[in-house]
Amino acid sequence: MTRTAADEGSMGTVSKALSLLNYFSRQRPEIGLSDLARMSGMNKATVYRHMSEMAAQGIVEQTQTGKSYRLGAEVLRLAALREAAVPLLEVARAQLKHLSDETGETAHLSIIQGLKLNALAHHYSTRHGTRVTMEDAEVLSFHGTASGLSILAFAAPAFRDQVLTAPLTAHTAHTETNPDRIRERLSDIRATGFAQSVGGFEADVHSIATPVFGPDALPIGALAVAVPVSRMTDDMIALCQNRLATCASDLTRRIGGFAPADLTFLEQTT
Amino acid sequence: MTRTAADEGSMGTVSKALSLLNYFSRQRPEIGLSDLARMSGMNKATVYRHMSEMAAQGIVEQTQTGKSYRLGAEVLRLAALREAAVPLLEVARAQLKHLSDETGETAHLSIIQGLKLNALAHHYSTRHGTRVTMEDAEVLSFHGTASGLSILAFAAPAFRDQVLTAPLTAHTAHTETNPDRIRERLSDIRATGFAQSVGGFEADVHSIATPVFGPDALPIGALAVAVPVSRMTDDMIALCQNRLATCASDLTRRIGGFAPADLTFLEQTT
DNA sequence: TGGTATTGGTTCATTATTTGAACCATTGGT
DNA sequence: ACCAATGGTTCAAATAATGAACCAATACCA
Repeated sequence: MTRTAADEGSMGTVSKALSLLNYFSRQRPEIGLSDLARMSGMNKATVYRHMSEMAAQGIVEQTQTGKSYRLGAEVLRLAALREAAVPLLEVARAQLKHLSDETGETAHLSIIQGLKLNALAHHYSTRHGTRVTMEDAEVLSFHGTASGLSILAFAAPAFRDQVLTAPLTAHTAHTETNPDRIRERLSDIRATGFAQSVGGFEADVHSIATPVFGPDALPIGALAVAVPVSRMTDDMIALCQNRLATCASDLTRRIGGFAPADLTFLEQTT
Repeated sequence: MTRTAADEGSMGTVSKALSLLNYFSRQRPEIGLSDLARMSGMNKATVYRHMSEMAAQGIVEQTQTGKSYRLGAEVLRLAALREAAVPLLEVARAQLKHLSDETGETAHLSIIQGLKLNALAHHYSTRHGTRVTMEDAEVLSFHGTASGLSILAFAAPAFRDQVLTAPLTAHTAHTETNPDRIRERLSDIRATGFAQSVGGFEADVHSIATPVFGPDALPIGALAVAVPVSRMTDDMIALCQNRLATCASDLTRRIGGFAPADLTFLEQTT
């Protein structure tokens, strides 16, 4: 019995239709009807109707060849509206610029969406010829990235368990996939406020991250600096942590969030 | 018999749910359950279920007070993905910067979504102390703005008729609301490629616009320059048209679109 | 303080909708 | 010329959406 990614059981029609959007990715920005039906495990006719309805609302649209579907222009309007209501990205982009300017490295922001972690914005520094490159709207793993680990460390236990009991894929040879050992690392991260990942998601990348908190003092995402391992030093680590602390606390504050009471470094920033 | 804005008849469940998103606006970024039910004319229970399902998918979310709904973070991811597939905004923002730098005035981009026209991006110039200000994600009218008129001029007749047979609201004392006189203006616009609007949408604003075309040689939106009437001169009009022509044709080309064959000015740009 | 109106949320029988197997018409490959 | 895909459509059977009434909790107002 084949069970599909989006567990179709006991979802309403609307959820099922919207869940089709999850199959669009940076790697696969356009999907044909039959493919989409196969991927989702839904009936072709059902997928057709769902996509037609979403197309009528502008959420998706069809390629000029009339064949495959892709995300529609309406999502741009919705995103602009969301930004107007909760100016997360606007504020974040400024912080990312600071962060990359001051560290000379790539800074990026990822936020939690459901049980996924999405890279949403980044900023490069021009100081060095080489840099870590990022793609927005990329799906990150919680266990394999500094951002994800920093979030898990401060997330609600239920959420943490949900993520860590699922199968953990190894992105590189250095990815830690043992849930128990990950839990140990989370304690350290809770103590310092920072997570580090050396080659855990992409080889030769050393990332340092710290969470951004929402109104309920739970993480909504994370700010991170990604440095080529060859360029990482102890001084650099200290610098990154210092700048991350100020930027993240600032971002948390400006989106109306609060850091948890037991996280101390946020106040002692100059 | 009260008929609601989104004509609920003969829409599928998915469309009805998604149509709820249309009630969110810059003026009203958060809406409570009862209000939303009233606005849409749907049953409260129905609205509740729709919103719950969309919330489960991250499309909307509830305010921390647990009361009203607003657009969710998922739309940001979708928008980033759309941008990756069709980098309209990325390309457009560069053009807007050129346009505002070269004219010293406010430049903006709007695109068609269904039967609405949405302002999606803008760029200010710092040359003058006063400038026309814009808000992204604002709904514009077709008949009252230069952008809208330029689009109507080159749109498919069916679309044009659909827009012009609907009631046309007057935004200012100078808004032309007579369909026949509007049609006359459209001929001129077709001849030159540019639309102008003096105080038609906002008083004291003189806008010049030209369409941006999609792959089917039909307009998908418009580029415009908005100038305070006090600063508008004949030379300025010439400059705006000149720069608009190059920027719009460039933008059209870079998003894989084509200008209609009978629009000549696009080729003669230097 | 007490009473009223409104809020978000829930229930359950009725009803209208979605659903899926089979079916076209076209396209693309070999 | 064939075969295997594709996007799209149909119609009876099955499932899901619907809406009036109903809560509990909060806001309001005198």
